[in-house]
Amino acid sequence: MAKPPKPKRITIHDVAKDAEVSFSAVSKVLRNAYGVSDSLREKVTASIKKLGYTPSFSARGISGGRTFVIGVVFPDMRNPFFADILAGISSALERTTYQMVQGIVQHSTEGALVESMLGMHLDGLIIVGSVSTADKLSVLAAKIPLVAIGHHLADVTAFDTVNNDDFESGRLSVQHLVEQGYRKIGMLSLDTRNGSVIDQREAGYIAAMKAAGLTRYVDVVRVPQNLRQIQVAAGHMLEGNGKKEAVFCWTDYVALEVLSVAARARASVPDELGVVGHDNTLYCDLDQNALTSLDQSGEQLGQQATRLLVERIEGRQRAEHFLVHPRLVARGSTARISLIR
Amino acid sequence: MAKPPKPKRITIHDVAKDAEVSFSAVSKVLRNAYGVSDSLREKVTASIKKLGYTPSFSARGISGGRTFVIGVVFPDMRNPFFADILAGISSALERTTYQMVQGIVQHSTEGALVESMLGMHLDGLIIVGSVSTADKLSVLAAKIPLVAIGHHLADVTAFDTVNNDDFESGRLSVQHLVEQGYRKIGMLSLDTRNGSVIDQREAGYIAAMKAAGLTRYVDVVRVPQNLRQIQVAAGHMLEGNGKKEAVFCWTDYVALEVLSVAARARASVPDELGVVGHDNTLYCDLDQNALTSLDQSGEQLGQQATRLLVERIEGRQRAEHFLVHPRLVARGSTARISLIR
DNA sequence: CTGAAAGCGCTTACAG
DNA sequence: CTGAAAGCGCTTACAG
Repeated sequence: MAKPPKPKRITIHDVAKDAEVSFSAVSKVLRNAYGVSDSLREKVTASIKKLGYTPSFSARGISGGRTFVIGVVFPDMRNPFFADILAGISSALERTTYQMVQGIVQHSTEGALVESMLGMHLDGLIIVGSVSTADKLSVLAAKIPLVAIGHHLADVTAFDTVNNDDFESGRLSVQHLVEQGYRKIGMLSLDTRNGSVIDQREAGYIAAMKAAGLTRYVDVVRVPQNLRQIQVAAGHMLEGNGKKEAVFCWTDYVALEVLSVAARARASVPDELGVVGHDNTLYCDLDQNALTSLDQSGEQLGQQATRLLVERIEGRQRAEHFLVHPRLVARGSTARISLIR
Repeated sequence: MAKPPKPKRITIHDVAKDAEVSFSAVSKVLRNAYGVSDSLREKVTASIKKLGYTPSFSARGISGGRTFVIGVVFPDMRNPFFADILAGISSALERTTYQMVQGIVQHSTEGALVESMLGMHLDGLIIVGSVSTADKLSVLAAKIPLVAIGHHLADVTAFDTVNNDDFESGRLSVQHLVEQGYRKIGMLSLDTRNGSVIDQREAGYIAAMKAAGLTRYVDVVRVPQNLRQIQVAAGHMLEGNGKKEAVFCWTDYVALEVLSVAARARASVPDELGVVGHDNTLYCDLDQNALTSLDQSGEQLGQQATRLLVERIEGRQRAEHFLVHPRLVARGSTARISLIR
């Protein structure tokens, strides 16, 4: 157990000595501050590379400068759709000097997670699918540059948002189902309101039903994220006087459960029941599912959010709100008329 | 755009003033250092609560003390099994003063991610499904307390490991399939070796095949994590002279692809083909899959890893290696004989 | 354009 | 058991 000889960290001073300049000159090069001659910059850059220097995150944090690390907060890890968002953020970050750490909401509340990330002096935060109110997020945004993904708040001025056009998602779903000959179309929605993503989908669904002259069939069933309750609700859609011809589900996993309940009940999909999911996750493509779903391009959401966040960190004050257009990917679960396979 | 009046941070000095003690006394209470009287501790604790003080992560990092933050590195975000591990870590952490940040390997290499986390002065690292060699991990372990999940290295002394008994996984799969009357049992494995998790599963499969007198049917097909290639390999198992009666897949997602290919080929599961997955992810339970799978209790893996890491941070030097026992969860995909539904 | 000084909020020895 | 001093590696004004 001989103690290692303590691998002395390479600091800004070492670089300065090697480059034969003052250590504050090095700091300036690092921060891309102005007032640095090209020759100075070259010398310093060469020494940094030569010595393999990396700035200390902690030192930067404590002295009030940027840490060049941003945080990304996810509501959970189970929806593979979030991996797409992460991929988008990650690829957008590659072109910058920023790095990222992730936080995933588990037992603890979103607030506690965010609080602990605030303590780390990150330069900015991307929050995905937040359940906080706009007011709470605005308070947060006063402390740290913030971009929310999946939180429709066009009138918010304290932070940026990036969203799928969820109204359009609802509309496209109904339109497609109607084209396929379904009429009694229900929606399996979520009972927790979070920044109106779900509201928008519901609104789009309702508007499209009305436009199609199907107002009398409008039925939004709101269920919590609980397996048992999803199954019960799905069961109700298969029989009794609430029986549907098709169901639009707020997320793929719920749609897969509907398929499961239908399989158990020996109800044939798509003939007896059409099913549409949301997010176009990788399970949709499996033949046993062949689930029609809405693709909201997580990658694009992530990329745009990153772009906006970096702009904000670097000074932009005015809020921007970016909207991504969803695309319906038709598969067997709604192929009642056409020959889609 | 009036600048906010800069919300001065509450520091250890403020606490000291409020509690009427020296500021180093506060530091000691914070670090649970010895040489603190009960009355001192009480006064300080009261002031901390009263002022809502939280220690600065950066200041702790820079002054060489603990930051009380650990890092968790995941190879990707798509396998829902990782969420179970995270839940285990998270729940174990609740009983401690440590927090965590996550890093998920995306475009960047595992090495780059770990490097950037090292720069953050974290107190320890849990690395899940690492693709690094034992040597590289040992080098890393010299810099930071380390626990590896999913990296079988019983003779490693520089860090701890927590693993599922993957040999047993392979054995249980074969044993179950044989009981169900399958004989020509193939294995769909992964072509990238990472710390022998897959090796162990293969070894268990082979050993059990031999023990069952099925040596002549042993067939391990190694495929990369690429959809197209998985499908092709699955196709080969359904027809031709390599035709199998059952397939043991190294992970659920591959097994779901096998079910998909079988569905497309109108091969009936479980009669014509038995399928076993691994990880018992939430999709196994869906009726359209009804996938028999091995449960390696991600939650337990996460909890044990956390326990070991905290022990290590707090001084343990001797390596420990913890093994979790897998459990086969039988479902319809292998229900050829029995009445399992 | 370049450099020396002060300070960020802690921890770690070291004195009392 | 308690306290004053030095220092961690940077950034931010401020002088030259």
